[in-house]
Amino acid sequence: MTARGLIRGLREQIANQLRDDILSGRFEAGARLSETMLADRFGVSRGPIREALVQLTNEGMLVGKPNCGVVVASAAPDSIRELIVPIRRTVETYALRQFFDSITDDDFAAWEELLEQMKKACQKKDYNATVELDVAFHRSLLVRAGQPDLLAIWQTIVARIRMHFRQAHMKMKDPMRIYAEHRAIVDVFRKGDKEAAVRMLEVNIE
Amino acid sequence: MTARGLIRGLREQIANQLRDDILSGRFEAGARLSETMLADRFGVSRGPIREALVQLTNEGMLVGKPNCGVVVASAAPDSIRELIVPIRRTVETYALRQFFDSITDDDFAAWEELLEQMKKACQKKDYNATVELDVAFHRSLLVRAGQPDLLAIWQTIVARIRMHFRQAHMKMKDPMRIYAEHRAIVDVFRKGDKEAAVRMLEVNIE
DNA sequence: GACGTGTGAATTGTTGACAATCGTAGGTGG
DNA sequence: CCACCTACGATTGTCAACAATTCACACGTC
Repeated sequence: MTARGLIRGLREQIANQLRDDILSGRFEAGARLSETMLADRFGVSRGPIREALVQLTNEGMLVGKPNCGVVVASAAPDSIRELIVPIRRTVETYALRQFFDSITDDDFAAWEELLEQMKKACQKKDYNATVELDVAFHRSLLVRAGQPDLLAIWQTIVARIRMHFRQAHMKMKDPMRIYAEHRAIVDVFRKGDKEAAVRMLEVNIE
Repeated sequence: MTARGLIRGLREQIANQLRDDILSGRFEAGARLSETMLADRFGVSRGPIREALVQLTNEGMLVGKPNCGVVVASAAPDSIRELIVPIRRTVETYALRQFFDSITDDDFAAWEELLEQMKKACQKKDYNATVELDVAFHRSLLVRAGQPDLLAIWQTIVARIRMHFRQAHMKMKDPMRIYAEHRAIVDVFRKGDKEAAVRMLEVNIE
């Protein structure tokens, strides 16, 4: 437990916070992130900072240069959506088909929990939270499919377009629609209609 | 310069060597990789080893567990190909279209250099090298397109199926065919026929 | 004024040491 | 014989210090 409330296993915690900061615009694209500054800021040594920076560099959130540290990657251009949407549809519907026939009550309980949190985040217009919950919902499908390859691919994709999630959420006239769409997906899952579920998932991905 | 010939900036070099070892089967799936052992083996401290392991974990080559180190990930199932081939085609042809009209002499020089190395590797039946050169060729297209998003996505995909590249290469009756196919792609680039180039690239991706 | 060179501060990259955690082996009790 | 507990060695996670590199600024020369 550090002075900043972080516990052992710092890398992931630091990476998560930095990712949040980048997505929230607290670090601009092109901004240089200094290990020394971050170590001061998190109240830890540079070792775990470096590891977190490696992770975020691999996610594409940062761009590294030997001996010169890392800068915040520029936002993915909008044109990338035309590419990523079909890829996401391919990957996520594939995952859904893998496990649809073995959905359990535990699965539904987990989704209901996510939906409850999503509803609250929508009510509060907390867009960082709605993004993370939207991502978490879709991630749960990949995790449930139980294929690490798919999950790795999907995570890379989503890391690159998180900013787009956020922009899309903020543009919605009624943020409750985020919740409603995912509510509807889970409801179709309950009906056991796989093809309807696949179609609804595809509609959600855009 | 370490005793093992490594120079400063160890992470990438170590990651590259470990990746090669994993792909060559020198570490079995499920095998635990100990930082201490690797540090001894490479003749360096554990710091850069840890960073390399973070990188390879993000690539999906390794699976980490807090406080317990990392194990070698199991090979991607063959069924993943049916998913990855279309994704690769989507990504790589998109990239090719982005830069095709601005191909330079420097581009051709780089590809000729790759092809020369590929030819030699084929003659020597050095399948690790043919895989890396095949990957390098395709990677060059992504790099040339100048979109970090695409490159990150592509790298994640390819990291997961490198073993498949290797198996495919080893199955070829004549390894020179690897060279010949890529030779033909570059030749079509020289003719400036974009659509033919896209089609030939798609045929190569399988 | 423009260009080149040198210097020093800040930072990155690596190392070795210390703290914390885990897994295994052995001992004890029921 | 089995279950539980404890101890210890090996390893992971983190820290602070040292070495190497980069960049910005100041100064000198043309």
